[in-house]
Amino acid sequence: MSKTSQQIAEICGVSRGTVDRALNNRPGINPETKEKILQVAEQLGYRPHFLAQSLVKGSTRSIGAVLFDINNRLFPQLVNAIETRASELGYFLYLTLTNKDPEKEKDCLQHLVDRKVDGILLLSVNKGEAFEQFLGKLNVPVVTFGNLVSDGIPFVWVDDRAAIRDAVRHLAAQGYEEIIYLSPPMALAGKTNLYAVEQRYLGFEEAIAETPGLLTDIVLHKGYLEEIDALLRRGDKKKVILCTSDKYALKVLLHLKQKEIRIPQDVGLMGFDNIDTLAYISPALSTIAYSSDDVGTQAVDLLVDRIAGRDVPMRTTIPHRIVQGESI
Amino acid sequence: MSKTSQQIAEICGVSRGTVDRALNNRPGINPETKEKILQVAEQLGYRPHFLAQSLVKGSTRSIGAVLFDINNRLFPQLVNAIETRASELGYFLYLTLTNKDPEKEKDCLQHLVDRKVDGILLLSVNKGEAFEQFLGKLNVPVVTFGNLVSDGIPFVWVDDRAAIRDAVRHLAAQGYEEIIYLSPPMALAGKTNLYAVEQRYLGFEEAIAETPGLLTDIVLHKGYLEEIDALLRRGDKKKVILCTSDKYALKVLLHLKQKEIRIPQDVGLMGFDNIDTLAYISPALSTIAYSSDDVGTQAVDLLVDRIAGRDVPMRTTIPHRIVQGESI
DNA sequence: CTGTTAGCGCTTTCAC
DNA sequence: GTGAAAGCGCTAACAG
Repeated sequence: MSKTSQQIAEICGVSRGTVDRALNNRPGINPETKEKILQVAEQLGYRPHFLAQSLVKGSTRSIGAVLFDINNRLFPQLVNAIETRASELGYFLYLTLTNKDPEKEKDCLQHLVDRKVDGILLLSVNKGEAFEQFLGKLNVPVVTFGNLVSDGIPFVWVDDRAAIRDAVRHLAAQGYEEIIYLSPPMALAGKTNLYAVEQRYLGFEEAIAETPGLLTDIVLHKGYLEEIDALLRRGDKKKVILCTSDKYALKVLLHLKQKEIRIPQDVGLMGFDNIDTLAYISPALSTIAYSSDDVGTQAVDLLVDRIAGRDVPMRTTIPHRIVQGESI
Repeated sequence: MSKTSQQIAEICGVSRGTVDRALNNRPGINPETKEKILQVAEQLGYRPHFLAQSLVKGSTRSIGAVLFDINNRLFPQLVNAIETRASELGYFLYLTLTNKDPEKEKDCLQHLVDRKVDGILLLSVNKGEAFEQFLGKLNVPVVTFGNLVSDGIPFVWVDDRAAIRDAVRHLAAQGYEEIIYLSPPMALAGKTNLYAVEQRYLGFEEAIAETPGLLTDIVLHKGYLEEIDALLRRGDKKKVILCTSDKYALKVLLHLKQKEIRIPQDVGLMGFDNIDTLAYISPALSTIAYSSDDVGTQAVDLLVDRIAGRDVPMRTTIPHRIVQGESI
């Protein structure tokens, strides 16, 4: 069915070596023979055999992405950015999804390595020394984002701590006297890699330490709607709910609307991520924005640098900014 | 670095042929030698070389997806379903994005074929005979969804025509007297593959033909918000805006809210797709729902059937249903 | 400038 | 039951 360099060689009455020189324009070939070979190849619709080529070259020009959490609204933007940049740089993308299963994540990594990908982009749920060793043994460049795995693996992300600190300062400056900090994923602390979530929490602790007068409530579990109801009934301070992701902020918003609690008159509300669903929400949600495109693009750039053997920074921080909506 | 079957052979003092028999448990090998070989392989951490294996077997157990329109909210669900099913069936997924560029789409297809994918999933912007021939020459199983390319290529999707007919009947039954049909993508008709969009329009024409009393306005261009404003000012029939996707319905909804036009008291609003953003919108948008998971899963199933040489139906229809929200 | 040769790592056929 | 040899399609080193 498909043509081989051998066939071209036969037609042109030369050897495969010569055909190879023509096709990959390497020196040491008569321009005329080269011309002829290229013509024949063209007309035969010759396409190099990727597997054979990769087998001998040891490079596949493909990268693997291992992601969890398709539900996160960042996903499409991230995947888009990754695929686009990879494609620009001549790489193909294997996409694998782990659904937050640590074992499946390891499986995906191993299988990608088996397929000889040149590098891997990883948004991990695994962590710890055993996992770091596992990654090391894979012997392939890895770049992480979202959740840090190791200080020795390049990591691209927002400075979550600083972002939350900024948010708290911003809320305090707006005259809020009590902050309800909402981060249900923290309930899984210790069970899975929650680096980003934990960093945000640390940022919150730091911020309240530097703002003595501020009252705080911390809600880190599934039954958060009930607890918020209870908290809102208590006291008469000017309150705001600070959510560590827009997803939860939106759930809270829906809940408050149903209870006819007004935002921001009765309570303020702030999210994190600036997911694009927000464009359709009213009141416009205040949130922390950053470019998920940048995360994806930079991660690919770093990975390709590593593949090429270049040194890359272990931390790449994507800038964030506070988006002032109508909800605070 | 990585171990080869040759190395195992040497260690065990046998030939590569025997090692192969052990590893791929084929008959004709002494159970004891087999046992030993497997042990050595295990302990060496032997992994078969994917490229070499594929080269000789002619199959890569990978499928390619060629998609446009990452912005469509269906994307995450679709990609999730595709990857999950492919992975269940032992296939890896190459993801390529075309950004609605017909040439890039062809590029992606060609490159995937070069990489010897076993089959391709295609959401196309291309259409027409030349493209069908192009696909034919690729000589690889293809399954399409979203936009039909050819009657000769398996296609998985909703029955858009019936869905819109159902919607119109439903609206008429609710007492609406005038329907504003909103489908801005139709402005590109002829320039790109708009099968789904066009089918919806045909469904609309069919439905109004069977419902004589109904007034209709058809809006098929970018300046739809202004036109809707104008239409709403005119006459005093009970009006509803039927949008061919939730995305536009949400833009309209936001616009109407800003103008303080009440939904559904002043005008009804209906979408199509039931994207998950709707969960956070009020009033709850009425829409047409179908399972994008099913689209992805079935498409993969069909593709794998085709790869295995089995016959598959040329049309697979995913059921739809009307979701009654609060917006009509 | 060009041909020959030897692999890349695996599968598969055919002898023994 | 096992080994030897050929071949998948390509690249690269070495002669000529």
